[in-house]
Amino acid sequence: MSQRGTDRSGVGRPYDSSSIESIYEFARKLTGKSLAEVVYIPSHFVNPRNRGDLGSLVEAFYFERKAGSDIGPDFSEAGLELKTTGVIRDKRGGYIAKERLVLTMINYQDIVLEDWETSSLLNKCSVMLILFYLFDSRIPVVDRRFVLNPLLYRMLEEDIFEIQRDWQLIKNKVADGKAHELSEGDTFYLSACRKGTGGPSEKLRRQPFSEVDAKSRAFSLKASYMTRLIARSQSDDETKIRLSATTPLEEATALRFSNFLGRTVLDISTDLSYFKESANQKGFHRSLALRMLTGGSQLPVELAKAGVEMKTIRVDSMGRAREAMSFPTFNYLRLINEVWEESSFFEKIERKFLFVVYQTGADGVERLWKVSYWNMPFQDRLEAEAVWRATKFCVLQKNPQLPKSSENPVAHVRPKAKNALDTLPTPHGDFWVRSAFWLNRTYITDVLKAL
DNA sequence: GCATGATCATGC
DNA sequence: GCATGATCATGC
Repeated sequence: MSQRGTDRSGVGRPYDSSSIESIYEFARKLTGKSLAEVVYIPSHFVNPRNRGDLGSLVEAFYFERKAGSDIGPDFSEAGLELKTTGVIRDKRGGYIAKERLVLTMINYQDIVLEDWETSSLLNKCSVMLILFYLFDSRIPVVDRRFVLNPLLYRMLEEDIFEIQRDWQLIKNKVADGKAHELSEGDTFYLSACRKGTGGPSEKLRRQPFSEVDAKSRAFSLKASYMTRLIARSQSDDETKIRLSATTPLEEATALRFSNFLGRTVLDISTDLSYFKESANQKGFHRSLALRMLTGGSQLPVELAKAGVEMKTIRVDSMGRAREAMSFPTFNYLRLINEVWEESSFFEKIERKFLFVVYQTGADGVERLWKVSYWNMPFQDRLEAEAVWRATKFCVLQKNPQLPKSSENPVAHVRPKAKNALDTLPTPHGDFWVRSAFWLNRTYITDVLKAL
């Protein structure tokens, strides 16, 4: 075990340094920002030539960690190595790796004695938190923006076969007394890249099985490999909220929102650089919630898989819902042929809901109030069923007086259309305005009170 | 003040 | 082009 990070002053840190999830969530707050925007960096740490090790600065000033030895991962308690690396834009506007990701120096004397499983490479880099900043040589490193969500990379889970082979090949070459012949082209994903002073002043290193000195090298993940990781993190992973398959979804969800609970909408909006563009941007609070949850605009893949119905609810200072909750419009012709348990309304209210609740306080300021999963109790589903049956009856009887919210504690039916001319056919040959099932405003209020 | 009617912005 | 989630608007 390495003994770095022995500073016990971490008690007041805004994250738990023994938890990968907590470190990840904290790192995520950097997304969209530069280091200097988030913490004060004394000017003598800012290299005038726009060079320097951004990773060390992030570790010291953002994570408030002292840099220690090079043995073992940066966050030894969590077994997590922190990396920062540059990305640039390709012709299509996507992101690609600017260069290889250097992992750790290759010690020619030691590697020949190591096994893969206990290697110094795995010890240090088996789990890495990689932060991607947009490279621009004109900008000081502390002002470069972290443009992507951090990536949690687990070496043992990804491409392990190739990477272990690559490691073995490098080891074998050293064991054959050919450290001086190492080349990046020897391997596929993991390579032995040049590291250290180049040119005439370079100090070469001894190797164990040859008298020929070799250039110093480090393990690295090739730039092409990094570009693939970036591409992947841009697609599916962008909307993932879990780092580990065994984290309960409730926990992962709560963790994502924990940064924002109790804060004002304006504050959150500023933090996420996402602003309401027009006064009647009806989806704003939902979009904001999705950004808090995933950073993007899509429902997290895990919640999508679970069929979770995310709903934003806005309440007044008394905790009363401002509006009823709508569901998709229904088709009159289809409704009369449905049975309740196969109806689209049933299918919706059977789901697990994720409520994201904003409250406007007595001071008139709106804040993220609470976030909670919920599903409709059985008794209430019976009420919803009654409304559905009454609706079906009305359609069959050609009675356009569809169930009102005053007639049932849980649900009602109401228009939901482009305008009054936006109609659908009924079995009697006439056309009624397109309508939907809604959960009553008062019902939503009661549900929230019981959460 | 609330229920009900009527949209509207958004994203696929 | 259209369904959907969300909100606006009106009238009792």
